[in-house]
Order: sequence, then C-alpha cells, then structure tokens
Amino acid sequence: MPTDRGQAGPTISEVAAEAGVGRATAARTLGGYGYVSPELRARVLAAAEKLGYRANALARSMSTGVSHTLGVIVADIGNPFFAGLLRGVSDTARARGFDVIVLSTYEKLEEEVAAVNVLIDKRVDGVIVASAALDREQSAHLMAAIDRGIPVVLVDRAVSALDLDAVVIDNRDAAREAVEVLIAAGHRRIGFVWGPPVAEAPATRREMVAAAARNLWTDGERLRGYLDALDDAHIPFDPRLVMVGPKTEERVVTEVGRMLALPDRVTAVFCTETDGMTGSLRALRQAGLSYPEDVALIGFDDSAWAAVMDPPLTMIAQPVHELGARAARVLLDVLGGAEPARERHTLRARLVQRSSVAPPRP
Amino acid sequence: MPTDRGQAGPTISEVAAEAGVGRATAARTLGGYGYVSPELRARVLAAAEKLGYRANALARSMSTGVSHTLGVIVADIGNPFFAGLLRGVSDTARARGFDVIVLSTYEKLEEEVAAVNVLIDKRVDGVIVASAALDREQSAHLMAAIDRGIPVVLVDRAVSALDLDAVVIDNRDAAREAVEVLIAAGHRRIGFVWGPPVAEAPATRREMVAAAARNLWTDGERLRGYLDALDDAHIPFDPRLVMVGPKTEERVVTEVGRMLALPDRVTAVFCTETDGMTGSLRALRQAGLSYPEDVALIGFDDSAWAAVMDPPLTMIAQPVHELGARAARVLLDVLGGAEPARERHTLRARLVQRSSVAPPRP
DNA sequence: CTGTTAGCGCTTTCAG
DNA sequence: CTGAAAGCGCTAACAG
Repeated sequence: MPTDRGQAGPTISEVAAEAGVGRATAARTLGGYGYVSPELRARVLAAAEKLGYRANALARSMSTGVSHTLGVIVADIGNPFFAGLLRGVSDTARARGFDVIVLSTYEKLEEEVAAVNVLIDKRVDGVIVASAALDREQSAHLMAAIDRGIPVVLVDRAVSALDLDAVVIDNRDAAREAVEVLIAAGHRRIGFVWGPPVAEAPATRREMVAAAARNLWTDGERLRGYLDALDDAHIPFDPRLVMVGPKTEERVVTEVGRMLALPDRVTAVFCTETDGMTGSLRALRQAGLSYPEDVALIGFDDSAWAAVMDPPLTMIAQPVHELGARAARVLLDVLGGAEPARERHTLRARLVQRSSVAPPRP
Repeated sequence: MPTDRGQAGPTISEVAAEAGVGRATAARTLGGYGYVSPELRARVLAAAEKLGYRANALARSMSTGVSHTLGVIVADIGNPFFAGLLRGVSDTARARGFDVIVLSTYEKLEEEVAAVNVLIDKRVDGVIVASAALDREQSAHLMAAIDRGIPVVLVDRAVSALDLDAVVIDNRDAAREAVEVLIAAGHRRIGFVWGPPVAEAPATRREMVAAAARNLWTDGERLRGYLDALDDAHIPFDPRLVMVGPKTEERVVTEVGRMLALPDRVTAVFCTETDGMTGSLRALRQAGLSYPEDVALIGFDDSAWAAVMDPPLTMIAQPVHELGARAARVLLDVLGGAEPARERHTLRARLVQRSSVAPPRP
C-alpha cells in the first residue's frame, strides 16, 4: 500500500520512520552497502515492502557520481543494422546491471554533438558511438566527453585520427572478398553501389578515394576493398561504374540503370548497403534483366529476406549483435576499472554464398 | 578550457564565482528562468563558455521533479517493426525536448515489470509500453507507475481490461481485409500463420479463439479478422489450417509444409508476421511450389524486400513511424497538462496490393 | 533585479 | 553496528 504523499513514492526517510530506525540504517540496507544487524535489516525491508519503496536512482547518482547508464549514439535506430547492434549493447549492458539511453543522429554531425551533450548532461557513465566524425577536429565533442571522465568507445565506424577503443568489422577485407568472388566468376565490369555522395563522379581513381575519405568511414573502407580486388586482378578502374550522389534507393535505381545502359555495361554489381541491393534489384527489373544470368549480385547485410529471394542472394553477413555486445563489454570493462586499451577490435564479416553469382554471358 | 576539477565539469557555483555573481543569478541565466540583467547575464554566459559549463541534468531533475525523459518499453529492439516505432517516438520526443530511454523485454512479462521499475527508479516523466500484459492482474506494474504519477500510454498492443490511452492499429480489420482479398480471388483453403503458441491445435474454433485470447493481443485480433472473413464468406473453419507452436521461422516452415501436404491442401496463406512470410516462402520452395500460381500469399509488415521479390508480395503496411509518433504525442500532451483521454487511438494499416495473389488452380 | 537560504533523496564520513 | 550531519548540483522561495 503505497503512501500517497502527493505523487512520487516514499523516500528512504519515510521507510526509516516506519521501521523505527535511523535514516542511515535504512539507506544501508536498502542500498545494499555497509553493515546492519539482521533484525534491523528485516524491519527496514518490511517497512520498505509495506510502503512500496523504490530507490530514486537520480538521487543515488547524485551522491555516488555514477548512473549505471550507458549512452549509445547510432546513425538511425530504424535501420536493422543498428537495431541489431543496439540489441547487442543492450543485452550485455542489462546483464551487468546497466541501462541504456539511445540517441539517433541520422548521420548529422550536429545531431551527434547534441547527443553527446545530452549524455554528458545526464551523467551517463560511458558512451558508445557510431560516429560520423572523420578527423580530430570533428571529434571535439568526443574528446570533451573523455575530458569529463566519460569513456567513449567507437562502434561500427573507426575514426582513424582518434586513439580510442573502436569495435568494427573488417569492411575492406569483406568487400575485397566479395568482389574477388565476382572476379573469380569471370566478371570484369563490376558496379559499385554507394560510392561517395558527391554530385559529380570524380574522374580519377585517386580523386574517388579522396572523396570517399571525406565521407563515411565504412563506405570508404568498402570502396578500398573493391579497388584492392580490382588491382589484384589487373582490372582497370572505371569511374562510371561507381554510383555517386545521394544515398537513396531511388538514386540507386537510376545509377544502376545507367551502368546497365553503358556500351560495355556492368555484368555484376556489388552493393554496400541493403538499400543498394533493393535498388539494384529494381533497376534490373526495369531493364528487363535477371540475376544471376544477366547480372551477378552481392550485397552487404544479410537478412531473412535475402535467403528467400529467388534465386537466394549471396550476401555479406555482419556480426551485428556481437558488434554491439563487444562494444558494451569493452566499455563496461573500462568502467570496471580496466585501463582503456585504446585499440581497434576488428570482427570478421562472413560471406554467405548463395545463388546470385554466375559467370557473365559470353 | 574546462577546469579539470577532478573529473566532472564545472558546477554552477564555479561559474558564478568566475562571473563574480551570486549562485542564483548564474542559475537563473543558465537555467533560462527568472529575471537577470543583460550585463550580468552576459558575464555569466561568458564565464560558462569559458569554463565549458554543462548543466547537470540529474541535479536539475532532483529539484524540479521532472526529467524530460520518456521511457519506452518494446518487445524487441531488433525487430524492424519496433525499430521503426521507436524512431517515431524518438523523433517527436526529441522535437519537444525530451530524451528517450529504451528497454526491451523479449516478450517476457517479468522483464517488462523489471523495465517499468527501472523507469520508475530513473524518474522518467512518462512511459510508452508495448505490453505483454493480458489482464488487470498482469498489469499491476503499469498501475503502480500510474499511482506514482507517471502517465502510461500503451502502444501496438491494447490491454482490453485497462482503461488507458492506447495507440494501436486496426489489426482485426486489416487481417479481415487481407483474407477477403484472398477469398475474392477464389480461395477457400486459407492457411493462417502465427496462431496461438500452444503445443496442440485446439480442436474447435471456440477453443482456438480462447487460446488466442490467452496470448498476444495483436495475434488474437488478427486471428479474429481471419475468422471474420471466413464467416462472411461462409467458409467453415478448419483448425488444421492454423499454425500453432513456437513462433519461429523454423516452425513456420514445418507447419506450412504440413498444410501444403494436406489432402485438400491450402491454396493461400496469410501471415501475421515477417517471419511467417519468410518461413512460408521457404516451405513453398521445399514443396517445389511457387506463388502466386500454386499458393497465394499475403503478409503483415511491408518492407523494401517485399517489393523487390519476384513476384512482388502483397503486404499489409503498418504505419510504424506514426504509431510511435502518435504515442509520444499523446504522452507528451498529458505531460503538458492535458487531461488523459484514456481512449484507444486506432490507426489504419494499409494493404499494398502487388502480385502474390492469384486465383487457385482449378 | 540579485543574493541568501533551504531543500530534492540519497550516500557517506564520523562519532557514539 | 547505528545515527547524526554534511554534501552531491541545482531550483525556488524570500528577503533585500
């Protein structure tokens, strides 16, 4: 029977009064610290039970300085990739008694800065962030958090200029492996979907890489992997085969359509995102082409759908849950007193071979 | 240049000292309340800037009693449906200056109870929950929150016995409409995937409904919609056509396989979940059947994938983002002082007709 | 308009 | 082992 003192539940003082003990004794038993005799302990517990006492975590955090809360900043909660990652974070955090506050930035750096500030204000114990920052300068907000004693671990995206713990996958190797599979099947005209979001396609390979370096880390790495594979096979780089422009499914449709209309059209497409794959599939249909006969396909981010497509799609599966879980573990360890290793933890993505790759038509 | 006083940033007292004003004056300008002369205001702002001051939201919440934080409890963050809903909540909450704490229950009522307690402890201002509770008794934790002055709005799942604001979709009508489309195409043997998760299929229609009522609200509603459509068309109910057992893709494969092997096999399948659809697709393939010629298909929860399947799938699209946004708006309005309407807000799902429905083979 | 003074609910010395 | 008292950083009367 909760005391209806205005609104919020009973305080520790009320419990102490009810139990007929000092405030500190009640606090000690309820807070689970310090010594208290079994008898008093029982009385306090009974009183708390009776009043329906629930500790005020805010007040507790104020005195102790720790909130048992992790802040997680992702690009988009609505994206299954981040949703899965979040689940990993949240599962392991909760298992260790930590709660999670999630903030979404939609790839805007200003939103990310605001998010970090919110987390600082709320005095979270640590932060996990899939940052859009590219260099030291853009990472001032992250350094600010660290200066305030809030450990930060990067996830999904490393910031090369920053000496921080980062949990990522081997984007470059994964992309290279996928493209190698395409090349091994005989393809030499391989489209790359999700190049740098610049208006005009950079003319040279050098400029293309530079443009990618000015954008999302993962995308840049994947582009490099694509180029690696091309180089190894001595296939010349053709800027017309990489999609540029806004990263939307719509744009993919027109860009892949364009690549399909080239005199020496692409015979394979490698997609670095789910939307890239669905867009490519659309473009194929519009062109009256089918896979894998007319065009071979490999994409990033495996899903139940990819497996039930007909034919089923060869995809790269990222260890999403583990990515989040690992980030949480690294952070929690630091909070537990471990010295930050400030190293890059690279998990391996896995290429799931199915049936969307076949040799090019003769 | 932040003062490196141990760890956490500077306090309002330090800012006041730096600016040479009283603590309250600093608090007033930094907190944005009360009057303060332009000159002092400027001095305080400058001092705050210089010291890198950030308000301690915990301390603020302690005095004001409000946290500007919403708690959201969903069944599974990893599920795209909830991820989208969360995005809706989070977008509108942030727009009104509220942060969001997300907790996932994985459909376990005990986890839900724990989650509510965490939110009470953290003194969130309000709670949005996709509850697994079925009746009054199972909702004690929700009532406890309300007793403590924390408004609760239900989302996705109503609790019939509870007189609370609830934002849901018209599951029953949506299901009925889908099944009607199947019937209109000439089908009479229509499978229903994701019946109640009981071990043995209830023999009678009555028991089937009862079993559903003992489980997830949305599933029960969808089953009722299915039955509605059958009734209207005077199609007898056949318990062998509804899947029972664990709600996993694996199970769907075997159950649909079973329905496909029946002497008078199903010629259409209606799926109430994404996994139901992918599982059904698998089952079809295993049976060497294809859609829509051999079996017509309609499922819940449209996605980019459904549209690029070949043929593209007819699906029910839930207004996921709006579901979350609306729930947030209802809650925020109550927090803003509005009297809780305690009504059910029903959004309409939309049937997206594509090409997975054809008449049954003669 | 500004500064002083109490708290918010909890933890944490520090005597007893 | 227990209780009194101080303090976490901020807001909120209340005098000046």
